[in-house]
Amino acid sequence: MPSALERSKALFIRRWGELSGYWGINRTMAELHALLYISAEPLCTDDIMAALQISRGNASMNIRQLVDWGLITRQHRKGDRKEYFAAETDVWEMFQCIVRERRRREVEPIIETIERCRKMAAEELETLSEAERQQAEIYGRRLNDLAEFLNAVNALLNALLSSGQPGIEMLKAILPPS
Amino acid sequence: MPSALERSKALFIRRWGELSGYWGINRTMAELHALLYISAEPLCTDDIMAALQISRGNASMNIRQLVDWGLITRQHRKGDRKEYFAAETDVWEMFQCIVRERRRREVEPIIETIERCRKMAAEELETLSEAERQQAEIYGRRLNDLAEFLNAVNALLNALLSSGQPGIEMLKAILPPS
DNA sequence: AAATAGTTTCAGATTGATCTGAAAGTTCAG
DNA sequence: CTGAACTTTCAGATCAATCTGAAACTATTT
Repeated sequence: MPSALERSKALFIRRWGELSGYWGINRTMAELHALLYISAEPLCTDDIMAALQISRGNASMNIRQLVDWGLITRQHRKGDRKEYFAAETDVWEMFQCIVRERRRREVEPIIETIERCRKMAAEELETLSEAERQQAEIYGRRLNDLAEFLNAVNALLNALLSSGQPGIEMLKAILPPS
Repeated sequence: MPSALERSKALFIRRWGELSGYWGINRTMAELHALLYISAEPLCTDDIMAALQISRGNASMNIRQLVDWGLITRQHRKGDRKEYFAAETDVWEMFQCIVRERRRREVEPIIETIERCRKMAAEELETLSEAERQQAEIYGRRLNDLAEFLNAVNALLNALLSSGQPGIEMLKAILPPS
């Protein structure tokens, strides 16, 4: 029978994994991250395979991705050829890694696409009938609204990312003086 | 050969759909939303099926979900038994719908789980060895940090959601006076 | 109350994402 | 250079999410 501590950790890992679906990352990657985040010591690949019951290949792939995101780092020990992995434990740093990656994958591409769509729709406008031209006008306005909003979001994210180390304090500062 | 306008719309819909993976919603739901967002007129189920090349069942399911999220609304026309659907076109309202739903699905459950994990880990502490107790201490600290951060995020989201109609202006106000 | 127009549901099919495990690759010590 | 220790890759297997389509259901008209 596992201890309450073990069960608590398992629950945390499972839940973090379940939420992964909403984050555009896969379950195993999220579980792996949770495992390292709550681990007192860096773990090696075999530790991870045993803890999450996954294959070596799967572990390797997901470790690599987490390293790419900047959420975990490789570590070495003197006189040991194995690699060990440790998670970033500063929550604010973690958050920045995630924001940076998601902005790159989501916000920027859609802004870029909207720009392309606007250019494309502007072509051939003169060849359209009156009714079609009205439709095009509405379409253009919708794209515009969205682009304006996304640019504001993007600027906000930039501000968050470049705000050095004020960390959680900055977030709190934004809040209404409750 | 479709007009530039058609191609532009198709591109926008496709791209919005591709990004859905990062949003925890499925591709069709995102495409359906994009289609309605850029449409000048409300569309009926058959229009949607034709535009996206999907089955009636699929259309029905995804329409329902979008209605649940509050991103589209049902509309009726005098002397017509069909239902028509229109997207919320105010970008700020749209954003609020999404934030509300995602907070409910992601932020709140993980905060709740962390609380449970903390309670669970606190049990049986006295039965642990010295080494284990140190591990438990670190684990508790990590959960703490995360909970603190998530509570700040949650409060920020609440502020955004309850901020009435200042809309994009508020977002901009947060930004550094560039 | 029967016919018609439209909507919803859900079992099974399809598709796409993820995982495995063995082979290939890499690094290092001797 | 060779072997040992470890890591990465990737073709095929597995699994989960999504989609289809036909039947069941609901609402409206005559």
